[in-house]
Amino acid sequence: MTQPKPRLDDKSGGGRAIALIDGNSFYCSCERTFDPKLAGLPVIVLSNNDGCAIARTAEAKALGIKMGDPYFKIRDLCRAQGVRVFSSNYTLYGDMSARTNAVYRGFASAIEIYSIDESFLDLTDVRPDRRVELARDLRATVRAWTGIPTCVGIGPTKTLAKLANHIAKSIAPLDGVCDLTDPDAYAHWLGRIHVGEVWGIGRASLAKLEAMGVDTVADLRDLDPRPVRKAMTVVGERIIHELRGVSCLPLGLMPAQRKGCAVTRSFGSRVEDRASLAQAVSAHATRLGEKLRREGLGTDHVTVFFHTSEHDRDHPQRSVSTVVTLPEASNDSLVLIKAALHGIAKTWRPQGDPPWRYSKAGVITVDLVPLVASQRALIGQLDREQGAALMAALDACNARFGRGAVVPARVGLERTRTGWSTKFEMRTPRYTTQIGELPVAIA
DNA sequence: TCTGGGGTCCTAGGACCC
DNA sequence: TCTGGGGTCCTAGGACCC
Repeated sequence: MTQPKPRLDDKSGGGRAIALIDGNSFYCSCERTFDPKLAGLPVIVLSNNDGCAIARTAEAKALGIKMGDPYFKIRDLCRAQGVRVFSSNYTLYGDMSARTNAVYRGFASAIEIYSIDESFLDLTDVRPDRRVELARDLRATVRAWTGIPTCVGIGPTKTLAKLANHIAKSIAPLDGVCDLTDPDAYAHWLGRIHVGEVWGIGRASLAKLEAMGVDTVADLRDLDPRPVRKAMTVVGERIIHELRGVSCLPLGLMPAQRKGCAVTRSFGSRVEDRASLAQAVSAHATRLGEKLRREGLGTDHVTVFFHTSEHDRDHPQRSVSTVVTLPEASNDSLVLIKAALHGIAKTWRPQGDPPWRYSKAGVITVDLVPLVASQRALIGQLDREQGAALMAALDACNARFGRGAVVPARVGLERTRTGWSTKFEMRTPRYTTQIGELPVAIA
């Protein structure tokens, strides 16, 4: 990656303008889109396995519910305060995300989809005095077409756009838009925002910066980059340049090829028997195969892991992680399942008394490679072709009838009874992607 | 006392993000 | 009873090589 040479005297940003738009309490807003009665009520969405709160509306935040709060600790509060609680419905959120991005594309020459609820828009060709107006129009359009409320931050660099977005979200009179390409706004806000809000400053860096006497974003911007690089690596130095308006993080218009892929889940309840563990990792390996096939990638090493929970203080702890090498790179679910089961076979230990109570398992790959048939050995070609045809048929069935309609026998049909499968006890319908779950309107 | 001097590659672990 | 999942990037240090 070539980076522009930082010019430290350049505080204007040279005319570049990047917007960061994100959905407010995105998952909660998706739920609200399909149930207008949720408007004005506290709403939270839980992580996988109904474990923790990962999205909260303003009303829920006002009740003191924190990001990552375990649900079992706030359940009574939620009942008492009438908080509406949902399991996560990633199928719905993914589809709503695609809809918001379709709207964004109508407003900007180029966009980078950064996460499920955030995108960067290139507004460089929008006149400086028209940017806020455009942002307001964008917000209104997204709201009208998808139901999702958003905030927009604009800045000469990505880091400043992120910061502007934070300001837009937290300062009510700004009405959801903040433009730090405006020199007055830039001069006004940086000295008033805590340095911990800067993108890329986490707990560890914050502690170091506070020890250096840094309090506001402006304090960090005005630091000598060299000692900061010593303490926080090149990442810290880059942040300083970005805060000065010198771009170090280019817009990534093309989605990069992923480097690794993982499928990991906590069990719905603790697992002590080998059969359940084998079934769980088989299901994870199946899902891994689906993800890899969708992107034309393969792998020749699979890491299989399982472990007990550190929260089970009164029980023995065990953590296992083992790498299984495949004969050649593959994305065939049956090959991946075989590898995962081999990983279990290598590492399983008979239970004693007290037993190990396993809480989570998964399969992980790194070093993904594009899977191109012509580059592969002729030996085994027939097996591979048959395997590929089988996987294509399986993917087609699952695309048509819903994921899990057809699964390898090893994954089993009794998943809900065996206790390992993930809990989603409060999940809403997949309104936009399953014909049988369409919302019903009565006129 | 002095003990060669670079390179590259890989891995583990830290930090951070949503 | 009950505590998420999936990524990226960076660095230090060891192995190995000539």
